[in-house]
Amino acid sequence: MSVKPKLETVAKEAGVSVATASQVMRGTGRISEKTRKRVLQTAKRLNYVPDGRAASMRSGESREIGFAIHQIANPFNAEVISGASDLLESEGYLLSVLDARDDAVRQRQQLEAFIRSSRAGLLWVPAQDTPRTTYDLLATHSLPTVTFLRRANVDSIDHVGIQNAAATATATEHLADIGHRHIAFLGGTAQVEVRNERIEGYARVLAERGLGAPIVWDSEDDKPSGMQAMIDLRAAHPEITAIVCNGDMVAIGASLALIRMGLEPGKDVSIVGFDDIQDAAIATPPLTTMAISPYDLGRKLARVVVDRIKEPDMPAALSLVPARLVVRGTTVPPREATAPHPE
Amino acid sequence: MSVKPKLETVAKEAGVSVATASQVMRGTGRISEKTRKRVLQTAKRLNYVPDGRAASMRSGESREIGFAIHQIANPFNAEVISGASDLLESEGYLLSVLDARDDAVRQRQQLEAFIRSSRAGLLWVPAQDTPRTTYDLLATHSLPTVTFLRRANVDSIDHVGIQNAAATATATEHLADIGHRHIAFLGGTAQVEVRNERIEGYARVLAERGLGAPIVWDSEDDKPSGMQAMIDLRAAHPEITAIVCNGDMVAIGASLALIRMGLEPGKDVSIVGFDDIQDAAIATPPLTTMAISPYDLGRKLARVVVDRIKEPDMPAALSLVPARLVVRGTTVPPREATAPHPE
DNA sequence: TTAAGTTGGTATAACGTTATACCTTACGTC
DNA sequence: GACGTAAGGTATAACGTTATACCAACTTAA
Repeated sequence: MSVKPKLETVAKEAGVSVATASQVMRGTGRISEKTRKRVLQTAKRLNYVPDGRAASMRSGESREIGFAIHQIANPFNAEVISGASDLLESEGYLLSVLDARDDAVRQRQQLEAFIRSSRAGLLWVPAQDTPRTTYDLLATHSLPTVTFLRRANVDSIDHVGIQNAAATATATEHLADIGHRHIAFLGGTAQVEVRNERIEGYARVLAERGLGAPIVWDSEDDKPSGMQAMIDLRAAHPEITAIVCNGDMVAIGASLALIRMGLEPGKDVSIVGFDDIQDAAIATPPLTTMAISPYDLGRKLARVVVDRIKEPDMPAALSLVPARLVVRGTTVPPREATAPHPE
Repeated sequence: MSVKPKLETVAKEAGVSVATASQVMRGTGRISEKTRKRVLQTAKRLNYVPDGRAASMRSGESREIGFAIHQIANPFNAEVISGASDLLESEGYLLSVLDARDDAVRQRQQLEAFIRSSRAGLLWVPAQDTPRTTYDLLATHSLPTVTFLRRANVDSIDHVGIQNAAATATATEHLADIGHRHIAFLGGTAQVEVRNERIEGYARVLAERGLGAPIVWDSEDDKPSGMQAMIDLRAAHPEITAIVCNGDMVAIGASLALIRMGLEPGKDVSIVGFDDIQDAAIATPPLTTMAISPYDLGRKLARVVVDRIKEPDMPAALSLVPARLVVRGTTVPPREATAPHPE
């Protein structure tokens, strides 16, 4: 009760060898029912918990998965974690999450920490400017790894992501279909791959429909930043009647800003968000958005890493899940719109 | 480059003994500058990362802290994690987070997992019905542990929490001061300690001011639940003109519900939230709330566990941080209020 | 010239498991 | 009564580090 027991203690108390006790604990080998009971009871009585370090070192196995994600505080990410955590638990793994902050140096340290503690696998949102050496590190240690959202610039790594270009294309088409002619893209900051893909889908539809040059405006992914960005964007481009957003937080921020400015989201400026976070449905007005189920995405992600651990030699898989347009209250035809017509 | 290197490989390549290589890697012992450089370069060239399991097992030390929290997806919790993570990083520790879901069985498994992997310390929000055996488990393994928010029913464990009763008392006084006579408490579900404390502060002020019996209404801690609860509460007690909430999510939900019902939050029913999450300031109307800085709370929590690891024999500390009343737009005198007067 | 450091290293035994090979004893079979 | 085999267990060597004790070769001091 008072000192941390090891297997040796349990074995001695139960009157068997350490090897036998070990076999009982793990349910392997041929052990009589009588001995089994006795060992298990002693273990329970002493509050014995096996030392995972020793076990893992000897057996070469581990039941811990690491997830290095750039921002736990983002509700979308939090749901992803929840989904991944659930699936992994049902497969007997444990997920531990690290808050990585989109910083390549910090990220490197955290990946090293995962390697040091010999995780069975890794879920990972690569930082924007991940250097090649980081990929080399992972390759050297042959750690089953799945990238999430941001694709590694290495083909040999499994990836789970979103059909970004297709999603923003859908969003832009929706806005064009209901009559908008001046559509901007709002959100994200640097030229990261995800954002580029989203801008690409948006710009492609603009080009296809002859709606002029793309207008892209930066913003951090939270509501206050979205508010400020909306104000600035409108000052710079008053002709805009619709915006496609890089995320729901920004979109809701933009919507709030319009209200503060005495305008009506939807009627004055239509807005399409991205993600469909919980707030989207209950915002005023409810947000039209490209919906993804972050929980399911998390499960998918976990599924991929579990498969990879089981079959290390399968070719790397690329899973891109589609987003679904959910029309709510922030997209309506522009005030001056005639009947919606192409060109 | 292709196979996972161990210290032995590095030592052999650098032409030194394993012991020497080990000393170089950790900066201990007396090693000449020349050898040091040589070993470090070889290590870097081979992408060597020490095996933390072996190191920790031999040295008896660990640089990993575990955090078992009931709901990562809650923005307040997410900020706490962020603060704890930052402080621990600056002290050379790594924080890994587990999504525990307020389930005693699941919690037990997760704590065992932390013990198995020999974390240096534990941050922990105990589940509602944590059995005594779980405390025994922790005591047996003498794992430096700090409870957060919910206090363990054991005095020997460090605790970091919030001055709950004082906070809701302040909130209730504020509402009474501006003239409210029918004040309800909304949010939380079971009789957990935190909620009981909050109800106690609320009820105490009601009694002191002769404002009748407490009215307590349940709700899950998210916006949709808050909306529904507000609707139900108002149907059951139409006389109520003010509510003290168990959390901002519920408070914002309640506020949204009032708007849907054609009422005006603040004017028709005053609302005080709890936490001051990011959304509180930008909600319409902005939410009056009892503010706590979750980030600082996280730092505090981490500080306590680090101190405990350094000084295992100090008496257990109880740190309760105060909440601060932030008056925004959801608290105004009731419509029919005469001049605010006591009794 | 010798005793007493100092410098720079090495050999070896742990840490707590698990995998493997091996050893009894009992029992049935021809 | 010799032999095969099954049941139930044990002894022992890893796994990759680090702590400890030790050693050889110089340097310094008296």
